[in-house]
Amino acid sequence: MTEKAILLDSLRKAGLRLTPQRQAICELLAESREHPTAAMIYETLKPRFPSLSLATVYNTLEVLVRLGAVNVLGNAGDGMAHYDADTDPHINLACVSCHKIVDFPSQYVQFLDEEISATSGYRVLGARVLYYGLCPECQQKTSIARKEPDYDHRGNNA
Amino acid sequence: MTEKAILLDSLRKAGLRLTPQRQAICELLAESREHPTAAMIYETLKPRFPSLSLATVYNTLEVLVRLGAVNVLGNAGDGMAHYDADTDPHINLACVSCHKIVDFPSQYVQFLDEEISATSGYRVLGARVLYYGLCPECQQKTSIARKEPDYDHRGNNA
DNA sequence: TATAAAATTAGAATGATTACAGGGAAGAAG
DNA sequence: CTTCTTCCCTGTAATCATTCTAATTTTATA
Repeated sequence: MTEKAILLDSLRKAGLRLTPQRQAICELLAESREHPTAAMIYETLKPRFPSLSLATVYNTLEVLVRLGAVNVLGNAGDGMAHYDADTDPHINLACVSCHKIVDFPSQYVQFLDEEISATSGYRVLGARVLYYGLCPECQQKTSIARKEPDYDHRGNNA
Repeated sequence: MTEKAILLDSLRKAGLRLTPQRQAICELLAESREHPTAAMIYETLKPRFPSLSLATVYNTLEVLVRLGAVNVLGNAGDGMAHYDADTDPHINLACVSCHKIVDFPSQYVQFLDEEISATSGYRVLGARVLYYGLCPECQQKTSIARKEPDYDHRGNNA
């Protein structure tokens, strides 16, 4: 089952309607490796859905998060929440300077997941495994330019 | 070295002044197992420092995060960023219903940390290892009351 | 004590996210 | 194909955690 199909299916199973907007948002989430923000999704889809509202994007994301189909990574130094439709155990590496987020696979996360589900007593809905720091490129840039990496705490944050 | 001493030391090493406010914030962060928000820190310290400003709390937290002495966990469903002065590898379990965050020790996080530092090429400044879901108590509550768990995405988030 | 640099403070500004209200579309049933 | 019900979308207003700013106070140093 493709990632998109998984997202659509979780909506269907929850008895929610598969509107064109929701389908487009799911598709974008599934196919993007960008860990998009609500604003990025909105801007990307706006040409195809001129009447699209930011509120719809937020609503859909909220639903998907609540269903456990999408994880909220929180802000990556840009004051906006990033979303990840890949709920397989993996790590996200965020650069606090250029705000990019990349995936980093590790077998240990798999074990972690199983350990928590098995022994914590929590009903796990999602995870936020995010390491933040300076990516290789920005380490070079900042060591040359002596520019401070910026980091804010919104989010919110979060 | 106590956790408080570690925090104060990282300020000192960075050439920053150890003002009474900063010392109090460090002490609270070090001794609390609550993963406090800026607002919680402010409220707790206000009686002892009647002139304390929220801006000071945010400034100090920002400095400590930038120095890698404190991690930002992001919001736990309450729209505010939570902070964690325990930078030893461990997992945070957040309940999206009661907004409490508890620690969960696991040897795998240790391995994870080492793997990332060794092979990712990133200069790691901090981590946000947060699983969210329903804690045992809230699972009971919600299964009785059928009350939806709430979760928002602010960020900020986080 | 005088001086300069760094911190603190109060309050205003910012901006991502949420709440709200009215209008539309989708499905069920006849 | 209509009606009914329910859910969804949209635009806008409101919220509120966080950041910014300018002025004042504290600190370190000599």
